[in-house]
Amino acid sequence: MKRKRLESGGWRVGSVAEFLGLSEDEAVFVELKLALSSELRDRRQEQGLSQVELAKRLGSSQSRVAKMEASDPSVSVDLLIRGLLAAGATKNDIAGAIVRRRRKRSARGAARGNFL
Amino acid sequence: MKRKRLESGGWRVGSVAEFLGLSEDEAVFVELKLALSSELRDRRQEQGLSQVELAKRLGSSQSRVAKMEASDPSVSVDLLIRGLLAAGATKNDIAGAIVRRRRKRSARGAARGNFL
DNA sequence: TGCGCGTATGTCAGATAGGACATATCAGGG
DNA sequence: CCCTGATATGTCCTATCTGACATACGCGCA
Repeated sequence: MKRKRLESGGWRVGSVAEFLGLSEDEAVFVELKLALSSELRDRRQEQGLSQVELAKRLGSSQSRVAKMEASDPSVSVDLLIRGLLAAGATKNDIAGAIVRRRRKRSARGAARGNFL
Repeated sequence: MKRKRLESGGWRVGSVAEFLGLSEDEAVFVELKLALSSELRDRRQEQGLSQVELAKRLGSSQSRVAKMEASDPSVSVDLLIRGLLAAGATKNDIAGAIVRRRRKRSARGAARGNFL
């Protein structure tokens, strides 16, 4: 497959985190934040909420919600979790988001009603 | 049971969070932190690590590790998660700790090797 | 009693996160 | 073309977090 070909060509293939030279733990930590971010976006959109509305529930601002969903470095896991709870997620939902293997967004997925 | 008797006596019975008058989301959030804290302590002890040793791995100090395990308000979820990763936990372990229903420490549990 | 080890607690200066605001981009109407 | 609503991006100032340090506590041991 593609990975093999690239590696035999002298490339190291891996996650963004690896590329940036992060330790294993740091890599997992970043993955985790990414998972929470995208779960937040999905949930918010499923609820038909705008960033402004979610921000209000959270007692925060639209720009911060945007940063949360973009996994901006200035956003903590704490805030992401509070955001998820404000978006109606339960502890189980959060745990699920952490564990769930993320895959590229498929046309099928989009058609299934995600993405608005 | 005891709960019934207390309630009929005019007491409202519930979690510490409820007692403090926190919102539902805030309550879930502190539960979550408590879950991570105690998972951290358990893991560290299972690994036979002292707080000092874990602190070194984390690039932190013994006092902060103590606060993490005590779920001190000055400790963020971010730090707890980094601590767990440093203590060898995986994403699955973390998700598990979040979901797991916590129960009082039983004599059986202690005898099974926890608590050193 | 004194000592060593592990843990708990309080404090504080420096680092980081977060709310607020301004501004930019983009998609639909009209 | 100009609105309007939704989202993105950058900056500022303050609030919170964090590592470090000092100190206290508890316990086993000699």
